[in-house]
Amino acid sequence: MQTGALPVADLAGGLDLYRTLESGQSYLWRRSDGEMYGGEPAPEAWYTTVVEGEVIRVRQRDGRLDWESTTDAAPIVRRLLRLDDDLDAIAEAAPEDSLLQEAYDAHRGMRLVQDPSFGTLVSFICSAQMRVSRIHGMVSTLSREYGDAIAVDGTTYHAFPTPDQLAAATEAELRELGLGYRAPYVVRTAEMVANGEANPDAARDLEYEAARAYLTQFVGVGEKVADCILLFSLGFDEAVPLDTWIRSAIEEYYPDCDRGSYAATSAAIREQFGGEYAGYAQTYVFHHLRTGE
DNA sequence: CGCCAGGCCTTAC
DNA sequence: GTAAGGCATGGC
Repeated sequence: MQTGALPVADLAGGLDLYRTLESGQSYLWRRSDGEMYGGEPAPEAWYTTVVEGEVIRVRQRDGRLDWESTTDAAPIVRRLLRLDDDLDAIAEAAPEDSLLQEAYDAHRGMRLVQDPSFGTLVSFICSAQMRVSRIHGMVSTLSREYGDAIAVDGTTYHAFPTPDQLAAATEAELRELGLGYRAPYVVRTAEMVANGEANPDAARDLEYEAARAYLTQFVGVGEKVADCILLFSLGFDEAVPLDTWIRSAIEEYYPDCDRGSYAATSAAIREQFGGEYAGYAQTYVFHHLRTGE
């Protein structure tokens, strides 16, 4: 393992690794003690992921982000955790809005993630009508059952499966693993990517709403899941996924933004949340309301 | 026991 | 284009 440390104490807006990785944006990291979301914030815990065959572990301690990896992980960590985002500037540019300011103040240091697209695509197909801890459990199970096993220093890690690996699974197997009615969606979407029929990365080159429409061709991907993929993987910071928590926020705080259809309501709340970084605001409000913190 | 969880699909108008 | 109904599973 190579090791290193990134200084994060002086990053603009800081870093809160716990909130960044346990706020329901990414399901591709695992905490070393196996517990996530429910329990205590476990300061100084290690989180591990596998990206392009390389094991990457990170831990926040003493104003640094320590990393261990099978490769030089510094640039990868910087990209995955968006360490170059100026959180102070983003929070300051947000509208003068008591809910937004409250959410930003309560979770200072939480960053958006930029995860690999296929794992994000499948994670959020699994997310339909499911609690965040169970989504994470499903993604862990898929990695364990179908992903490459990588042994490093006596510990075995599992990559998220490739499209080919997941396309080789059957609906019955995935139902057996507890995916429920999402099982055929995952298999069919994996087949679409594996055979070249469509690729989530192709959405990067499109304008926002065209990109969202492109992603909805995948089985199990509606407008909400498409927005999550755009926001947490493909760099569309303006995407505002309309999940149950944001819908309740609209009902309570922004009733004028309810325009009936998903597209119209999403556009209205996107404007309400400041446009360019509306997705950042959405993620803070989601976490603020969901955790009650 | 019933209700709910980062919704989507199919069908009917 | 919009509105209903069905759908797996586990935690509370």
